[in-house]
Amino acid sequence: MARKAVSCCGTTSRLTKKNQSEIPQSIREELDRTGGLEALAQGIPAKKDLEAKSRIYHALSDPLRLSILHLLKDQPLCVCVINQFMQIANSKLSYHLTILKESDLITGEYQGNWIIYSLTDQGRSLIS
Amino acid sequence: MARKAVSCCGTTSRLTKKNQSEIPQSIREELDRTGGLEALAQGIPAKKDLEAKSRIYHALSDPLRLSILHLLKDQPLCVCVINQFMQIANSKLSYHLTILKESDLITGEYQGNWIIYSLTDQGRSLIS
DNA sequence: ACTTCATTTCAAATTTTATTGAAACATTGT
DNA sequence: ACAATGTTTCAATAAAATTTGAAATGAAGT
Repeated sequence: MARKAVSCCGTTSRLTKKNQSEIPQSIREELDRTGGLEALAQGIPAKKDLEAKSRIYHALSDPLRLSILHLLKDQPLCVCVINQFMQIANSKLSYHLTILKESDLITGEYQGNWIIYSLTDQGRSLIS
Repeated sequence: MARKAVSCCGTTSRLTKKNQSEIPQSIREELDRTGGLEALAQGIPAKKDLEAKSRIYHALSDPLRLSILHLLKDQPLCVCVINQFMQIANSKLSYHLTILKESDLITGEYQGNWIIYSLTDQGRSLIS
């Protein structure tokens, strides 16, 4: 059967390709009511903001890293103590600490021989 | 120079390996006050819970997926409309929709020829 | 300056996640 | 039953994140 209608008779031909809309009625009506596609687009944050947010979510998307955040909930800790819980290679722990640090969820500073990590305000606000 | 002290004289020899504690004083004191390592461990949620949470964060850890959630904020939408914003291959969009669906952030059901996606309660609660 | 200890950095190997295009599937109308 | 449209699934590839062990770094004491 013809996929492309023969252009022929009236402007309202029921055989024209776009006779069947690409958007379901219910959706289109709702969109018209709320301001159309343009209004919808307004609701999406800027790319930059989305990227920033997704970076933070990525930092939170690992059980190991979530554990670390929970450990730091009540007091700062040195890497050595954190590692007593994690039981993983130093370099591995360090890798995850770096990710949390770069996402500004924790901060660490030397205190004598040790580096003491603690939650940032942002980090604290994000562990429910 | 000798790394392992010759076991020799008094019990309080300042040369024994463990003379210098592995945990900094300040940390140890704080820990003692709050209940030690054991109490700390209590604060970490069960592995299962951490994994569940990290799965959700992973779903949120992508700008494309965050955009989709924002698009659905005000009304359900068919894939076709979502795609008008995303401008990506259908299969790519579908992949990300699947991830959001499996994380229970959105839900979709056929309505005529189209699949209409909408936010779940959880999905809604997570887009700030 | 040298040693020791705690921690990080690096490069390579491994694993996971994302992208792509083609083929398959679901729904509706003919 | 068949064709059309919207969407998903699949297998292959590409890209990104993670793990590993060795080597490097920083701080403090000798």
